[in-house]
Amino acid sequence: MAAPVGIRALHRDLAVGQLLPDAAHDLPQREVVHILLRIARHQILDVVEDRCVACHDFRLLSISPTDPLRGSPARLLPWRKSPRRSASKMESTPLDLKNTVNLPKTDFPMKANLPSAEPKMLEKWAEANLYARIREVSAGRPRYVLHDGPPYANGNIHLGHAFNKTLKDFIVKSKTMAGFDSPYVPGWDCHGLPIEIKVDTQLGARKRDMTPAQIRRACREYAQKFVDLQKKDFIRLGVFADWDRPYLTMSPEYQAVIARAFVDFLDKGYVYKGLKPVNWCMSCRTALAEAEVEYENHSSTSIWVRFAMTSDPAAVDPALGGRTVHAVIWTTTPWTITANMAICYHPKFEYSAVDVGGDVYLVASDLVAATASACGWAEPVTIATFPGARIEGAVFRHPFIERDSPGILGDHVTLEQGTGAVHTAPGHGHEDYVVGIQYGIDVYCPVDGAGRLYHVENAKGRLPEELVGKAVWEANPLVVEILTRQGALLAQKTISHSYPHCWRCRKPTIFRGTEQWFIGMERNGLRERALDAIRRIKWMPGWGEERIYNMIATRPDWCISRQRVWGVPITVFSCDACGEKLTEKRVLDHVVDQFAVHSADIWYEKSAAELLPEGTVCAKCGAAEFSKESDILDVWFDSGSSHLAVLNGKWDLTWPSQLYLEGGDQYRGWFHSSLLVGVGLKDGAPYQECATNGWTLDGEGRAMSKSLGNTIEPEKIIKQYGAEVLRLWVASVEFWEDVRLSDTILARLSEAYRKMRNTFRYALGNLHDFDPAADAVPAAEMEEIDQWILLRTENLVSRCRGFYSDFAFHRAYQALYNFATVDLSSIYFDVLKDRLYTSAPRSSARRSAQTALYRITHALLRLMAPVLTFTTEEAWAHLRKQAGETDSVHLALFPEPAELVGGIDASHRQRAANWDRLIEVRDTVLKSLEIARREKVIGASLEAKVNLKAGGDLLPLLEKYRDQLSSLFIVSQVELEGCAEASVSVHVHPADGVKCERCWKYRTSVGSASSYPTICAPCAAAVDEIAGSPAV
RNA sequence: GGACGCUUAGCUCAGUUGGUCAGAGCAUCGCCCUUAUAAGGCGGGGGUCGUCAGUUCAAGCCUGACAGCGUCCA
Repeated sequence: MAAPVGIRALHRDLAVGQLLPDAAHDLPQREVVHILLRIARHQILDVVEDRCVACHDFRLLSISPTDPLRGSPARLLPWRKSPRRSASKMESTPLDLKNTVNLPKTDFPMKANLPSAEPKMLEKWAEANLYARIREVSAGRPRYVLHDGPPYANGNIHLGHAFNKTLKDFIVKSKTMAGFDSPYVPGWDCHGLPIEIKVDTQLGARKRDMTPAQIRRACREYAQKFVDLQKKDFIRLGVFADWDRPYLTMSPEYQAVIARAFVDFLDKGYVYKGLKPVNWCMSCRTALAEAEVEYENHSSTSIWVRFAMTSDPAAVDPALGGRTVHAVIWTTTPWTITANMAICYHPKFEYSAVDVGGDVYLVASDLVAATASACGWAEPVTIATFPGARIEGAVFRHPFIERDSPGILGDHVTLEQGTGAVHTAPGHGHEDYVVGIQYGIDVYCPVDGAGRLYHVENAKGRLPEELVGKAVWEANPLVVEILTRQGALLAQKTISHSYPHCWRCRKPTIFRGTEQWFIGMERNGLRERALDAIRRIKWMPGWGEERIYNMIATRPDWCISRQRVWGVPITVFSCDACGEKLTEKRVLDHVVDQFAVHSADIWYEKSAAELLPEGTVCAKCGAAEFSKESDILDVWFDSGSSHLAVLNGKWDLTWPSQLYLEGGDQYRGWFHSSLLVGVGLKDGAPYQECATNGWTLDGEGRAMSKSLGNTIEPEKIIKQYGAEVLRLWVASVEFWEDVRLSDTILARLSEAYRKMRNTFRYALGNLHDFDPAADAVPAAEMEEIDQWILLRTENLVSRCRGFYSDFAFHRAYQALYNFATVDLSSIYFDVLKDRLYTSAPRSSARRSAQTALYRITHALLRLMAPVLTFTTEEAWAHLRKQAGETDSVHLALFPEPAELVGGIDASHRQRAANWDRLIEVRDTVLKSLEIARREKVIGASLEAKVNLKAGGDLLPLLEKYRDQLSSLFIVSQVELEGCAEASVSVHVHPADGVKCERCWKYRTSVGSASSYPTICAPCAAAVDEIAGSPAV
């Protein structure tokens, strides 16, 4: 025989493609099986069960790598039985006796096989129309509406989607089971640039010959395809929803709601058309939303330019009287010099006037050195210093355009780079625009949609002809050249910096003043009212309130127009004769009504005359010819209107909703736009509570991203572990924080799943012969430990109901999991085995245990149903129902704490408290047993006789329960002695008597019943009882 | 650069208003069992609560700074 090999050592030594070491043959079979499975789990192997060809008694297991390159199958050869201590030398009756032990029996399989079992369950639910049945049984209960934020109908679902949708499912299911009517209507966001771009590239050259209506049709098909795809994935997660009737922002009814919302905003006076610098992509020829801009590194020519002061320098500082003074600005976009309208200084910074070879330059004192170095000033001499505020009102001359550029003040000026004097072009920068408005400076923008410079009518000063028609990038070197020629260029340097790019074409964008439609934040007090509404919403987590408050408080007016095709048109006409906008609500409503029937495509298919009511004339000039506006609405306006489109009678929903739940990125997105639309049109927020889920990170805490390649696809998790394990992950984390997911975490959760499943299996297996209607024992007559566990369960139920109500799913998960592992598996189930297995089947002792098991299982399954949606349903089917009970756990309500403890009164509660102390003693005993085990006094705990020496108030307690201690400790005998100290000490000895072949306890009574020589007296009695009554 | 967050054992989480608060489960290591059996049980080790500095008789818990990570924005 080979040298003994530790099991762990064997595990370490065993590699795939290698025969098991000989030593393994001396190990108990189960251990080897266990090792193989662990290897299999870690190395992704197929495990094949087989019969041993030699002896048939033992299984021959083979494992083979899923990936054939990793080696040939390992084979486990037959091994011989390891010798064991046995009470009986007789071999005549083991099988007969075994039949008298009430072992668990159930069809609920140990192995879940989730990836293949779940789809079958989904089919069953679909056939049974479960969602509709839930609606039926919930009808009339208090409403709880979670309004679904529409994911964008583009691409496959990623982990973030799965996370969010699963959380929503937890909420809807738990609210439903808590007694609410909680319908859930899913939706999709279908319009917008990303889809239009995808379709653009798919269409390629063909697009040029297509009408907007045709392009829109292609976009619609594209969006629909992804709606269907994503829907399938969401359903696969086990999410219950009205999947047959989702809301789509591109449906005609919804499009009409969007357009009507715009008309309402217009009618209420929120909307204006204004010139404003917006992010502009010259290649796509469109304005871009903030979200459509990505910052990437870009190489730019930065220049230092001087502007001669034409006003009296002495007004700034007497020391400058009579000198030639210049402002010095620094910019990374030379072409914007063409639109320079002012030079901005910080009012509080100190500025220096430095003399450089006779010329005087005004530069922030802290930046003199850097500027001197950049401009090659050898020995700048400071002749005066003064605060920036002194420069306000000074006048400078544009270096090559006949235009003055005043000195102005602004807090946005920084000392990080440049000169402390900011070149200000209100047509090409947001801050420039804001400060320009304060000084009444024109939003001058000599750049067209394609990014080419042109002469603007009535502009002050004329662009140099050589620049006209040039794209801004072409203009850059020309401007540098002109500045050089004028002697205004002090220095230039190429720098690499973060610069906005179009998310579609990846090309650098510019800020460009353009005509756009806006919703004014100050109109009708929109901003103030929105801020007020925020204070009345419950935010989860609480800091969300501060976050969105700051955003709303500081956000600029909402630019709602986009120069694209795939979306809802801005339904405004303009008079061909006088240009007056036609904005009359009655007329526009007439147009919008047509959207509801024909979809907004009709805007592109029909002429203005066809769309307008007959006889429409311009209110200003009376002309009857009109043109349609060509812009469409921002997609955030679409999704922000979802509460108007969905929270209504069509879906039997009500406004406002109780809850919105989305990722934290939606503070600027959907939460934000929904709030503005709600406040603007319905004078209130469309949600009473707003919750956020965190971002999904990898195992190292890095954000999951395609570029990092650290994403985990939900599809892969489902295929490998099942959706249930993914759901368990969602339940296990604090969802409002950023959450991590890795293979390690999944493997651990899958273990946790197995533990819970086996808990159910144990209970179901031991209930196979129990009919709650006929066999239940009144709680008052139950064994005390059974009452104790029911009280523990009662506590669990009330805690978990609270956790669900607080959306603290992770606490529910932890509580349930700990309950399953500690209270049940480790304590109660372990102690119960002897009673369940060896008592006479119909004995009150056994029925008492079964009654408790039944109540616990019945409650646990319902309590876990929102999370373990598939498994609880599967187990529910194996649980015997009583009259009037539902066939689906999802139609049931959460257990009430009182259900568990019906029949248990205050005195029972008091006695149950004794068991908490007894279990503490048990812990002490178990430690002693472990020491004895190490010293080879015992192996199995039933081989032990425990001697307890106790004092204080513990002694009377132990004496009271003297008869039950051995079963609680799972030992064969317990001796009790008093002692002086108020503590307990434990001594472990080999048990008296011999091992009973039936119950495995060591008994001196073994053999006392002559007909059963190998079993103890209680077992003999039980066997007699079984023999005397028909088999169960 | 700004707004808002997060950081307690390898992992997921507990730690009420500062005073047995350094915990649970899993994982790990070791052992037992073979009547939940591709299960089950027991025990051991493991954290100066991100870092530093304050407030206090007393600080994971309060304050400030810093670091790392995250979302949004510039």
